[in-house]
Parts: sequence; structure tokens; C-alpha cells
Amino acid sequence: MKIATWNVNSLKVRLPHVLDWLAIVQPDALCLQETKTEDGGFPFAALEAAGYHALHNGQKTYNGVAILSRAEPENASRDLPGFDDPQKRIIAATVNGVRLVCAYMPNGQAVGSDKYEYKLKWLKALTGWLREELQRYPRLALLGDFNIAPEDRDVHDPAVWQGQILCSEAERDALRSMLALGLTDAFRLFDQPEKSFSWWDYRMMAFRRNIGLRIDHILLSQALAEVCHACTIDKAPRRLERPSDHAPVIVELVD
DNA sequence: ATGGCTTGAGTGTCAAGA
Repeated sequence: MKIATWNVNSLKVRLPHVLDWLAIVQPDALCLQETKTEDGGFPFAALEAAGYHALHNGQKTYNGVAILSRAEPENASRDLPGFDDPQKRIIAATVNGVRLVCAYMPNGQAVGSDKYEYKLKWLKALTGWLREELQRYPRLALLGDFNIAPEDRDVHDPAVWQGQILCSEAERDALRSMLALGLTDAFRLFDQPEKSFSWWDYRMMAFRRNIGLRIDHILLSQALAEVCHACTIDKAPRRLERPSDHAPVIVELVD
């Protein structure tokens, strides 16, 4: 089973890239972030024609998450229970017996800002909910744009980013709390090239210079980590005309 | 490397991203 995550930075703009990518990579499921549309603007028909079911939790202009899957998704859920929030950042469903949690975690803007406080509260709420979800669904994968670079090796220039948003200790602590639930960063199960990143700024020719961060992740429960045999970042779509600033991350699980 | 893009909203120019 092949499952993936991709922050597309507007699904309306990126639909051709997504359809091409689905045809090439043939994932069993793809989690999307930043669809930036309500259901009315979501391309259900085009995705169905491509052979994918789609679940969407969207809103106008910002955020929005979706799960695409070849098999029919079951037991869909949206948002964080008990966390009152108009921002659409979570959708979950079971596909082929694997619980997929698709998350677009808050950016936080700047350490110490109101948005940073919201980010930390949101991460805490997610962690509490995940603890329960893991009881219900031992075969669970958390996929998405975490907006956290876990370690200095996930940052092109750690000195520049030291203590900054996406790299601050409180954010990294929040990620470690998630891992402490029994989740594993699939990317680090395997040897990887140095300076592997999943996001590059649109400015300053950052992609060509590989000035990036690894902030898109797939975390696996123990039952899934045991059967994971690959995790890769696919940089190919980032080279296209009008790309998303993020690249897809893919894991392969033995059936 | 403090924005040199990109998007959505909406028609002039801003908010937000990371």
C-alpha cells in the first residue's frame, strides 16, 4: 500500500499537477492540505474520473484538507473534537484498514505571536485526540504539513532558523509529545540523503539552491512502522511550472 | 533571507504563508 501527503497550496490552481501525479505514482491514498476552497469549488468529478474517492473538509480562501483514495473510505471524521475552531485543518478516514489522519498544522507566523499561541494549543489538542485515536485504530498514520522541522538536520541553515518559527523548542517539544504516543517519523526509518527537504520558499530561487525545510511528515503507529519499507520525498512536482512550494512525501507499506 | 513569490479576495491592494 502506497500512501502520501502533499500541501498543494490551492487545489484549483494545482489540480493538473495532482491529476498527473496520481497517474504517475498511483498511490492508494493521498492526503492534501491547503485546498483553499469550499466543497462547491472542490473537483470531485475530475478526481472520480481519475479513479479516486474524495473526502473534503474545506473553507473559503484558507486551509482545507482532503483525503483521496482508490478504495472507499470508511468512518470519516472532521476537526478536533472539543476544540472549537473555524479553521479546517483535520480530516480522517479508514482506507484498506489503515486509519489516515490528514492534518494541516498551524503555521504560527512568529514565536510569541497570537498565532504561535494558537499553534501550541492546537498541537496539544491534536496530541490528546491522537492518544484516543491510537486506542481505537492501532494501524494509524498521521500525514500532513506539520509546519515543524523536527531537528537541525531538517533545516538548510540551522543557525539562521535557531529558535525561529517552525524550529522553536516549544514546537519541537510538541512534535516529540506526538512521537511519545508511539508514533515514528517514517522518513527516519531509512537512510536518507543529507539536506532532504519538503518545502522551499518561492523567492530567492530557493528550490534551485536547495534552501528548504523538512516540515511535511508521515508518522506511523508501531503496527505500521513494522511494515513500512520505504519513505521518500518526491521533488519532481516542485520542478514544474507554477508548482506548489511543498513536495509530496510517500510511504510504502507491506500489505 | 525580514523578502526578492504565490494565492485568494476582488478591481486596488492586502493578508497569509513558512
